[in-house]
Formats: sequence, C-alpha cells, structure tokens
Amino acid sequence: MSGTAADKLADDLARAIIEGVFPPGARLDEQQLAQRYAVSRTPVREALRQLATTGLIEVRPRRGAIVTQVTPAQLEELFVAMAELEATCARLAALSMAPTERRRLQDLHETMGEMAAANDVAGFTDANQALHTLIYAGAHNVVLADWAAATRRRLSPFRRAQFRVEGRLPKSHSEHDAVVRAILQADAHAAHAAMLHHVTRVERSFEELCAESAASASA
Amino acid sequence: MSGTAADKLADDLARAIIEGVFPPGARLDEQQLAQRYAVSRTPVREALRQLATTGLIEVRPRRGAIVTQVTPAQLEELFVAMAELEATCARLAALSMAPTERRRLQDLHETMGEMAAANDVAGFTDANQALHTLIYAGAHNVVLADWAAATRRRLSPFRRAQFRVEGRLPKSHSEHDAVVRAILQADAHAAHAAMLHHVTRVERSFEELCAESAASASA
DNA sequence: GAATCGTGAATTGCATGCAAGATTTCACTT
DNA sequence: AAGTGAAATCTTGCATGCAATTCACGATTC
Repeated sequence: MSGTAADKLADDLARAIIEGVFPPGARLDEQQLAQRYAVSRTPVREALRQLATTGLIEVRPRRGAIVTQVTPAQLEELFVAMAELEATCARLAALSMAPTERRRLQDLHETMGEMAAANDVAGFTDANQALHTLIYAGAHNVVLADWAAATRRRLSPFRRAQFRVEGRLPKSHSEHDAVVRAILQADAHAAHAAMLHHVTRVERSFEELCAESAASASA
Repeated sequence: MSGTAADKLADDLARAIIEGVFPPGARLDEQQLAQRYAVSRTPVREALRQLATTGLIEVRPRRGAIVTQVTPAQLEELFVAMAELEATCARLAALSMAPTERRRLQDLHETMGEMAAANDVAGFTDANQALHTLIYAGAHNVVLADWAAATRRRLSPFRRAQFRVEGRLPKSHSEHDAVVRAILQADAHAAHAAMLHHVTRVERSFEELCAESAASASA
C-alpha cells in the first residue's frame, strides 16, 4: 500500500461526495464512516480535516461535519471562476506553448472533430477533458494548472450530463475550434475571449438543463 | 475558546512558517510540536494534514512532514499566477463594482497618494493590502477573492521588503492610478492590463532585491 | 397548551498505547 | 579504510479510552 489510510479515505470520500453518494447537507458521522471503511475514527478525522480545507465539506467545531451545500449563487461564482481561470490558461498557452504541444493540441482537436461527427459522446467527453488539460499544461504554470484541475473536478457533478443535450457536440467542437485556432496563432487576446465564450456556453447549457429538470419535476 | 486545538495549531503553524520560524525544508516533528504547544500528537497531526492540503508543507507517508521548499521556478510561477489572478479580479471589478465600492476605492487611492508623498511606508503598506482586498471584493466572486487572498498571503514573505526600495512608493501609486482609473471608468480590458503591469512590476522589484542581496552576500 | 429548564444519551475532541515502517548506528567483511 | 549488512532506535500511523460539549427528549411550570 502506497498512501496512508487517511489519504485513501480522503480520496474515496471526495469521490463519493462528488458522485452524490453523500448529498449536500448530509451529516458525516465519524463512527459510521469508520465502520464503513473498516478503520478507526482517527484516520477518518484526518481525512475530514483535509476535505474541509478543500471546501468540499464543513466541520463545525464540536458539531460534526456536513457536506458543503452550494447555493445556486455560489455555483454561479464557481462557474465564473472556472471560466476566468480557463481563459487565463488559454491566454498563457497561446503565448508560451511549445511547437510539440501545439501540434498535439491540433491533433487532438481534429480527432475530436471526427468524434463529434460520429456522435461518439463517451469518446468526446474523455477527449474534452484531455483537451482542457492540455491547455492547462500549455500555460506552463503548475499553480494555475492545479487550481484549474481542482475547480474542474469540483464542478464535474454539475456538468456530467451536459454533452447529452441534443447537438451540443458539434457546437462544442466549433467553440473549441476558435480556441485552438487562436492558441495556434499565438493570439493571446483571442484565445482568452474564445475560451471565456466557450466555458460560458457550457455554463448556460447547464443552467438550461437545470431549468428543464426543475420544470419536469414540478409538472 | 472558539475553535479546536487543531485549528488554532494550524493557524499558528501557518503564521510561523510564513514568518520564517520554520524555514523551508525544516522537518516538523510531531512530538516536538506537541510539546512546544502543550498538546498531544493527535491535534498536531490533524493540523499538519490541513497545512499539507494548502501546500504550505508536505507530508511524505511514513516519512514525516517538511516545510515546502519553493524553488525559484515555482516562486516565479506563483508570482505569475498571482498577477493573472489579480488582473482577472480587476477586470471583473471594472465590470461589476457598485457605485459605493467605486467611491471607496477612489477615496482609499487618494489617501494613499498622500501617504506616498509623505513617504509613510507603514501606512502605505497597510493601505496597499486594503486596496487590493477592495478590488478582490469588487469582483463579486468569493471563490476568486479567497484564492487571491490565499496566494497573496503565501507570497507575503517574499514581498515584505518591497516598499523599502528607494522611490517605489510613488511608482507603485502611479501604477495603482492606472488600475483605479480603468476600474472607475468600467474599462475591463484596461483594468486587466494595468493590474498585470503593476503586479509584474512588483515581481521584478522583488527579483532585483534578490539579485542585490545575493550579490552582497557573495561580495 | 406552550415554553423552559434539566437530565440523559450521543458525539466530538484529545490523550495515550501499540504496531509497522524508516533511519541510524555499529559491527563485520572485503 | 570503505562498503554492506543487520539490529536497535526513533518516528509515524492507527486503535482505543476518557472527558467535555452538544443535542434530544421529557418533565415541570406558567
């Protein structure tokens, strides 16, 4: 075993929370978690502390830990932060990507074009993640890349269904096209604007999904 | 007592590390810390886990915790991330600051002009912090503001001596002037550019200080 | 009948104890 | 004398136990 039990626990719990096993507001009982994962309360407590600093949960002193409830307003702020951060990465990538990186970006983008044409949702989703990660890396700044990856993970539960919206794949690809072209041309300002536009569209798509499901739920 | 011992410990340790009590690379022995703060190892461990997730220290499984060593390259990346983040906040602030906020920004900026003229280094340093915090808040995005504040704190040890450089106060104030004016005029692009310029200048000022002290050390 | 106070249970916070892995030291070999 | 090996020691990781605080429920009073 490489990591400690607390680390593994923090990982598992984070995934479980992101996947919705523990819904927002749910109480995280130390003893229950200890039993569930067959460890004592000590590593559980350490894992909870770690998750608390990431903002995934809240530990009220002497009052236990609960999964953080993100209000719609906070979610909006997270999306805005994500968009700004990705746009910044795109801007820096346009300025400082190496030729090899640019070629790989172009290759992946073209592959995704074929996937979009074939309506390969699963493949496109994976490749999409890879594309964005490639751009984070292209900014050549570990601090920004780490934060972008963390924020993306944090938002993932709210974006999962996004590509299932009818016709989103080709639209997403054409938005990517503007981003990729700007980066390849080293046009920092255009890369920033195109990425901001793209991520904002993703956000709007998500909001429409929410409105839809809310409407169908009340119907 | 409001918080738990672990929280207080995490706070104290963070401050101590930032202040240089524990230099980068220093080993953080659980027992020693427990004795030093008159608690048992358990809260110490919890505090260390918290600090580890903030990046201030590193805990190698089964091999103890050490204060994170920032290489010059990483420091450079931190400065770049800070600059981009502040520029983003300035851009958003230009777009979404309320009239009250804009007036407060202008007032503070004018006060700082007087301080710069009087060469009041201490006052200017404090006001500088307040000015930047005002701009973070003006972005109306808690996520970005939190991250900006955290990064700023993280960099604070490397920037402390910055205003002692001869003639930096008026220069800093004139750079602020471009930022504040752009924000007040709701010119998002100019605000972004001006803030990027300002923070980059701060960074260069720091690098010169480094070079200077390195030169005097080897002389 | 509602509100408040008190008591009990339950849960968190911290200390301690023990086991497993890592580091150091010392002896032995080459 | 230097390098390798193993044993001793030290440190971390985890389990358990106890004290303190909080929450819930019920009794009592207005």
